[in-house]
Amino acid sequence: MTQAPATAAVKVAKLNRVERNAWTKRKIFDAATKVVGRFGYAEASVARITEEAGVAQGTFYNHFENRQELLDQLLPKIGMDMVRFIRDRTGTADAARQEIKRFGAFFDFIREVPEFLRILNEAEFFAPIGYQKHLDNISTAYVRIMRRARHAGAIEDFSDEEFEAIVHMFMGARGYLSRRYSYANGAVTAVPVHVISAYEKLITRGLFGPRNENQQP
Amino acid sequence: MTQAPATAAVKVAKLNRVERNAWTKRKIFDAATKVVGRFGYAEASVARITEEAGVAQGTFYNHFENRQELLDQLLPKIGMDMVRFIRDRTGTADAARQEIKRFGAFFDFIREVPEFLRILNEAEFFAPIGYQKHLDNISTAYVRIMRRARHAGAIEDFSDEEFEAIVHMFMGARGYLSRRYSYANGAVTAVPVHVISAYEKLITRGLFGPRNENQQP
Amino acid sequence: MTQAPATAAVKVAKLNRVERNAWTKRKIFDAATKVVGRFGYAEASVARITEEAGVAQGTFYNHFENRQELLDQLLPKIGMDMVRFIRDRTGTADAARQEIKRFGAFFDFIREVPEFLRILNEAEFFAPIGYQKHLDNISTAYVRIMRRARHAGAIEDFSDEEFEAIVHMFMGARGYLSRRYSYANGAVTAVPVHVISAYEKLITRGLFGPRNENQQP
Amino acid sequence: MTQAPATAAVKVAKLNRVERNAWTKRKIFDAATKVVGRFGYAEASVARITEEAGVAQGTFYNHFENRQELLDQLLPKIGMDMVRFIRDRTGTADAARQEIKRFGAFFDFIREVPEFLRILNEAEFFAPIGYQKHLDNISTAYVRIMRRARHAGAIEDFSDEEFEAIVHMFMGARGYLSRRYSYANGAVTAVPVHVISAYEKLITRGLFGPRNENQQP
DNA sequence: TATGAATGAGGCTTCATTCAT
DNA sequence: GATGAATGAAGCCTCATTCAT
Repeated sequence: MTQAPATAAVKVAKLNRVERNAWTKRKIFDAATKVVGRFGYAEASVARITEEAGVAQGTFYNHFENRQELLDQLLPKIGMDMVRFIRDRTGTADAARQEIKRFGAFFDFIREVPEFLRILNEAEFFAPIGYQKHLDNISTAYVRIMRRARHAGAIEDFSDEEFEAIVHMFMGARGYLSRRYSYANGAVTAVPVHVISAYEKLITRGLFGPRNENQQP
Repeated sequence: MTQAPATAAVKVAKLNRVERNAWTKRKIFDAATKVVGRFGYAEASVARITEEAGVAQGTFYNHFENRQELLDQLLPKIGMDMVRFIRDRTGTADAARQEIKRFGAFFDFIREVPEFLRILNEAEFFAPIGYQKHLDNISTAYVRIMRRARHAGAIEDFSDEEFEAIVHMFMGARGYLSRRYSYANGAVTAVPVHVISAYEKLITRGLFGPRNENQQP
Repeated sequence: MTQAPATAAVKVAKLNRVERNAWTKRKIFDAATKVVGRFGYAEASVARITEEAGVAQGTFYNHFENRQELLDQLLPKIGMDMVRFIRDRTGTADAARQEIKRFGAFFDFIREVPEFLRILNEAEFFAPIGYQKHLDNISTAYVRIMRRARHAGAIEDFSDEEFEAIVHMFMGARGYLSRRYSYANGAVTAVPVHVISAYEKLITRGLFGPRNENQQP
Repeated sequence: MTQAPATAAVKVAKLNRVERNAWTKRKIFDAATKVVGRFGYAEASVARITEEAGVAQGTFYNHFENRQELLDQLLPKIGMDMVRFIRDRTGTADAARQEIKRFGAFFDFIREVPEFLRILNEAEFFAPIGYQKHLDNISTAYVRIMRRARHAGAIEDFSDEEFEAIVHMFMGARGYLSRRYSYANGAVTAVPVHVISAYEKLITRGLFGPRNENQQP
């Protein structure tokens, strides 16, 4: 989805210098995506990446300062693909229903881009800069959505700071669930319905539901 | 808390062969806990661990098959310490209140055993076997608690499978929150109150609250 | 002094092909002088030199066979600048006084062209061909001076071969002294007076002084 | 001379752990001496040194922190061998004669330990720490000798500071001469007599000779 | 002639593991 | 059981040089 990978058949012969340059960088980037998705960051040596890309090891350093720089670009890039993907299928229903849609779309995206899961999960330790960038991207967008829902009356009683915490909980929850349920023996599979339903209940009542009567002040 | 470290003053001279053996193994284990807590799994080389333990590198392999085996034992061990710690301060209030207590106790434990955070967070990628073991330990215990709450009428409308999903969401949320809020510049700090309050609202309404009226069938 | 660097404002637009060619070569040469002077031969990569010169790496090989060829041209070129510089301020005093002047002028030159010191000192190992060329240039000129002094009666009792040895001693002494005294914390500074006076005594007595009476036959 | 190289036939089997350790370190050290002597510091890669020593590359790092550390030990070590060598053949003649002896012994040492020349000459740029250490060793000892000669009345009219400068001139002169005359096509040869005689005249008159009458005040 | 991406050999260093003492 | 030196594979990166445009 999102973009045709650089490795698709392309008339290479026709490219000028600038294009060839971009094309090579793209080859390396795509190769890294594949390699990290398959083996994890730790096993994503420059040798492996360049071999997958079909270029010499030295070529790598014409396009990236060092190995880490590339690794740190991986997640933000794919993360933005994900944001677009989810946005495209959120629809216009009420806020609660939209959030459920988003939750589902997240898991759909994982199936579309199976590399994403590892790239996301391991990033915290192997690509911390990219991870932080991604987190900022996501949580900013997410908090904005929540504030709109609050403004529209769909959410009561949560402050902005609490939104931020909630967003982190959601991201954490998704991560855990995806790891637990989506990795069936290597391949990525659909998330069971009971996971969706559990999330739905928790969210609709907990976030979008009415203020709890018997809650202490 | 939990257990006196092996490095406490002990009459080494008086130990018999079996005890000396256990004592050495314990020294290595404790050293690994410290090293991983401070530097992470990736930097926890056998050389560093044995140096911290004050034994020779070769000694390591008299007690552990290989490096990975030790790393995989770290989390399950400390994880059980955590379970005990949390259980001890859960109290006997109503189910919802207990869950809030547990949430708080989790963050208290992190402050008591600062190594825990890294050992837990990185385990998924550096000690996957130990991580799985830990997850099983925790989720089993957690689901049992929820089932009891349901049986006592505090939770309605969640199936066993949904409980398992909920538990993963909780664990994921805690993990994210701890990473986001507990690591202030290296030291481990308290979690802000708005995080607690957001969690409380989400849980009490979402999990322990009444069935939502206007929810679709 | 010596020559205007190529980077001075020049009407590039007006140059014909031959001139443009020479101009580019000169830019590279000057850049190499700067780079070697600042970082030493070892750090003077083609990439660094061409960057300093503001041309592409490939351009380098249109003007020099390879990196070494350029490096080997550096010292002989600046060395000749030095010879002219020293000759210009030697004056017409008696031979001994002239030699002292030369000694001082050497250190003056170092201050005028601060790159010279590194280019000279490291050349022996990084640009041996250029070094040899420089040595030949210098010692030929120097020996000629001595022979003239002997012919004028200012020096007694030294053969031509001994002159050559003496010249090498002088060059070695200057090199050592310049390294020891001229490089004060990075910048090039003046040589202390006691160095000058020591040299003066050694030379005036040893070389230009009378034959020693109590010397064995 | 000096010490039997580690590679001499030795009953390796009989060595205990400590001795084996020292023996291995010595093998590496000696190999480095040979390699640097033959190819220079720049070509003295760890791979080459360990191959020459007959050990694995990793072994190197059990004995030296890194490549540079070893390189910086080379010169001071051999330099001290040289000092002993020269001292042993200086004799008890008068100060001037002793200095001539020292000059000759220096060149004898070069013939005994042909690696010395390159190790010394290149050290300034490739092993600056070792070079400085060596310089300090030598000049301290040398200045002490001169002060004794002055005290004994053999030298007049030189201050301590001037001695230091003189010593540097001597060292520089020897270096230059050795490079010029001792390296005949790769092999190390004897220094021609005219070099010795030139030095002798310069020194006996310049340093040990009487105060020059017609010298300006 | 100028360009600058591509190449690939080679350098230094780390580290889990083995094994003789 | 304890020791710690030895091993060698593997990783990251640099850089002179080539060559198609």
